[in-house]
Amino acid sequence: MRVTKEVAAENRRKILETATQLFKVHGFDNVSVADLTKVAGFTHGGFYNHFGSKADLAAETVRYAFDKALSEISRDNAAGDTMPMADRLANYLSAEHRDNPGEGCPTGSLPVDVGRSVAGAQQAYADGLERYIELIEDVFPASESHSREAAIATLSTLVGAIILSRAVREGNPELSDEILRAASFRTEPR
Amino acid sequence: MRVTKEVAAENRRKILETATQLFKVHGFDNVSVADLTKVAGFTHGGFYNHFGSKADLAAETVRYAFDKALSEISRDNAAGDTMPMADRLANYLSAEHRDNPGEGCPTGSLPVDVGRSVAGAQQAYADGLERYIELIEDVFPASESHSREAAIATLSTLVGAIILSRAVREGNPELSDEILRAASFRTEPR
DNA sequence: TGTACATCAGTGAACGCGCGTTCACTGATGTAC
DNA sequence: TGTACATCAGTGAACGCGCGTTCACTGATGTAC
Repeated sequence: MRVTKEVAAENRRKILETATQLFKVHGFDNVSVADLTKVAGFTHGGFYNHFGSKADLAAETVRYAFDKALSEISRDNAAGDTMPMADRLANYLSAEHRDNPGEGCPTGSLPVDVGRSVAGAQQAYADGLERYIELIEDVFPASESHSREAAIATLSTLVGAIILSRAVREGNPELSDEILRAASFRTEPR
Repeated sequence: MRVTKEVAAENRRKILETATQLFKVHGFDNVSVADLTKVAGFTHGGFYNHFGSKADLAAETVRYAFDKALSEISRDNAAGDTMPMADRLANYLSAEHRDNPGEGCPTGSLPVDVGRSVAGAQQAYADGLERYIELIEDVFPASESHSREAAIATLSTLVGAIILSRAVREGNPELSDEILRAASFRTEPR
């Protein structure tokens, strides 16, 4: 049965929101359209009223995930309680972030899936990453001479550390914690 | 038709070798048993004479991939023409390595797939990563005070950079190169 | 060393299953008058 | 504002397809005598 335009738009948003979480945890390939729509609260048939294909959804989800993550940071900043860069890094490299990729940053949970996906998803990821770099660059200590280069290097360390810590979490929990600590030390603003 | 034990062992190795390459490029989920055995030169039915399941193969492949990569480095070292650490890092962060994950290091191409795979694969990855850390630690400048921590941080930067550079390669080629350069600068032995 | 038979690596058809996607249908919404 | 009809978001059965895995079969290898 037909629903109002507002409800339809909200339902579409629900699918994107659900996809954002599930894709970050399980990857594109391990989440089916049926899974996704069920968790979002619908049946799978209606999915194609909102998205042309699963691949289209993947691309839109990457864009949505970055927009969401970046707007949360902007909102925090605007609220006046600007979190110091050091705290943001500590958050990124926390056990809590490692253990909850679904709630976390897309930078570390989507890049490999994106690399194997459609051009739209790759473009969305590249655009999102660029915005992250600019954000880190802005808040980086002004003393840093090559701030963009430093921002990129820091982001690489963050992403590598969170991915490695997740990969060895079950096989070697001590090493997993050690990775987060080593990266925290390395990325401390100097 | 039956083949000699030697040929059978060699065929098994061929499957592992093929899996190593294909899994690093496409991920576990995007390579089917039929693909794999075909590329290796067989039909899919015989696969189960060598491996209990595709998941078992994934675990064994991770171990095989690390053994291969690490033994190549040891061989180079033993041959006397020990490559300086700086050159190894430059190799890792080269456009060539970025563009050929199938021939490259498992550290950067398998961690996300491993994290979503079976315990055996996760254990194999954790063990392999530990060996990499020890290797980097050994060749790191002795002046470095916390050499293990430094090795882990360096490895995180390397893995993050190669993954990010691959993710944005099509969407933003300039950024992809920039990431490799920034990480090279950051990981230069000090 | 030669013979007879058991073993088993490799083949290719077949299996059940879950996937992405399609489609006829429903009924409330949106719109034209 | 009220009525008649077209639209279309959501439903759930059905589709073709490729997947991992199984199995009866083949015939060369390995082994017992």
